[in-house]
Amino acid sequence: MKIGELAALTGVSVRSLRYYERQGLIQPFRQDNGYREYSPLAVNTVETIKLYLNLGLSTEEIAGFLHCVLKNKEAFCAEVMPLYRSKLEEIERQLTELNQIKRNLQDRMASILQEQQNEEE
Amino acid sequence: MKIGELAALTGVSVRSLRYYERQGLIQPFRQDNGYREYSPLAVNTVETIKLYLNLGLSTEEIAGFLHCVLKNKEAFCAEVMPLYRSKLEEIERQLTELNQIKRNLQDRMASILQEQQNEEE
DNA sequence: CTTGACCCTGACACCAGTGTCAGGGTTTAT
DNA sequence: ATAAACCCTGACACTGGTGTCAGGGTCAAG
Repeated sequence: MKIGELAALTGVSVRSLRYYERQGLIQPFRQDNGYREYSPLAVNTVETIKLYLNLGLSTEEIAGFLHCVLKNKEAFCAEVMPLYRSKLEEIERQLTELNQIKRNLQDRMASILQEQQNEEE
Repeated sequence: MKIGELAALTGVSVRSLRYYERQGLIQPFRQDNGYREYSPLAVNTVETIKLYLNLGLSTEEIAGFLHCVLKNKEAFCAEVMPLYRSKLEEIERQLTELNQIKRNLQDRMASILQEQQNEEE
């Protein structure tokens, strides 16, 4: 199938499909006229890419193990667990940071409301 | 004082001080030779900017109320509360998203470990 | 044969604050 | 007077996936 069809089937823009190719995530054949020709399996590949992108992995990280998980179960791919672990740590860090900011914001808002009430009295 | 001194006193790079100026956050005088001349109060201004940047506000947002909070208590500046509210909502959204990713990651990791244990048996 | 719908590549824009370099002036201390 | 340490402006890079435009081929239906 051509790139437009794949885009329609997966909900991924043509632009992004070409980007994934440049990042080494998917390698369509080329027709004589230069058009990309995708196998029907490409739908699955793209869905898999979407899944990992939604997990917060970068295309570069995904490129490191995609060929493996497309052929085997995830548990079989040694590259995956360390990546998940470090990504989880990163998320934890971000959560900690966001929670600090949140608490800080809430404290400041509470102070302001407090002062405004004092003002009204 | 000159820009290098202010940078040393506040821990903010010279580059960033010039950026803050361009964003309208601070307006030093200029000496005849073109050098920026900062009042001693600029230290306080920069510390205040740092505080709001750490709350996740952008320089553009800070520019909207900085002149007010430098003269008055925060509670007096009407611009602040709405900004805090929307920033808090944004943080909540990010927290929700990160927590979803975190849960998703943990589930996948658990599945992998499970399968690997089954394998060993 | 023409029109419209596709396809191709390459390139700029975005977010936002910071680093860094180029190219050039000023000041200060030796 | 010379060198070191500052200062100035302007500009590019970075992050990373996506939108979008320019400029140009291809193909299918009328």
